[in-house]
Amino acid sequence: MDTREILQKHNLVRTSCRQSIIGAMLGAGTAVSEEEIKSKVDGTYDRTTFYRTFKTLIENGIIHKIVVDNHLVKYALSESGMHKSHHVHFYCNQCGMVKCLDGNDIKTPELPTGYKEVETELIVKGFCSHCNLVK
Amino acid sequence: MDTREILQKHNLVRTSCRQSIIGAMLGAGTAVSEEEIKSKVDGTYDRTTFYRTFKTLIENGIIHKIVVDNHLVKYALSESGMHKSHHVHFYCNQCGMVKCLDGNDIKTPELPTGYKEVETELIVKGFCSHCNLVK
DNA sequence: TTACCAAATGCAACAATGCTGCAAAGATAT
DNA sequence: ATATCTTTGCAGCATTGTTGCATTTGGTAA
Repeated sequence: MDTREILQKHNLVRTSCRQSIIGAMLGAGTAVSEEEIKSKVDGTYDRTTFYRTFKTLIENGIIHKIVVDNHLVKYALSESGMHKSHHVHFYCNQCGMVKCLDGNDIKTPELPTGYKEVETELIVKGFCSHCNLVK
Repeated sequence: MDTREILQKHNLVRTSCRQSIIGAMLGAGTAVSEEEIKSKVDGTYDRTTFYRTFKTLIENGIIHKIVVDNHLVKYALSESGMHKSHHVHFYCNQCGMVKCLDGNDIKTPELPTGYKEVETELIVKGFCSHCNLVK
């Protein structure tokens, strides 16, 4: 599935900014930061445009945002279609890499009486295979 | 355990700002935001002082910070002593309440080969008992 | 192809969270 | 009471994110 198809499927105007951003994320295997996307993109876009583009892509379920420790923000392509209720990510304490994990086999805690769970976000922090060796 | 004891135990200078903040948190049953603490505190303190005080209290394991959706920041008293590797919180989508939950019975996902887990943060979003009825 | 309209972009301004350096004020030990 | 070390307030700055408005661009209909 390429950039054009993705935008078409969601009835989004095929602008150069959107194409560049999705293109940059298709190439990356892990979640990427705004800076990393900027460096992968040819043209130069306004900061506002970036944020609005991210917002649009998130609202359409094309990408999702991952925030680690309140100030590290990364974006990753969402798996097509299905709405997931468990969002699971790994963060490497050493190199800062963020990776989406499968959330099917996690178990969430008992909630107090009357509480209702809608969705969950789990961040596992630790060391990735590379940093685990180098450490 | 009162404010004075808590600060003494950690060899922290007993300043009015620290006492006020801890006092405000001892009173609250849930996690509180900077604004909520400000409104509970008599004196008026500089924003920087607040942040530095939070930082000090966090470093000493007295409180911890919870961030929901990148921009809602709340603080809660930590249970005394023990270092926990699973941090679990509940966030109410309707009233914004944040509550610490017990993380003993959660299960974290399988990690890719070579990865090592150090700690995890889980946020369960949904509706608290009150909002679940009103909804 | 051209003209048009809705959508997207760039710019300026602003808000919230957070940090740092430095001088003034406060706490603690003697 | 004084000396010393810590904390506080202030000013300034950085990052992430938002909004309003004028301009440009993309898609479409003539």
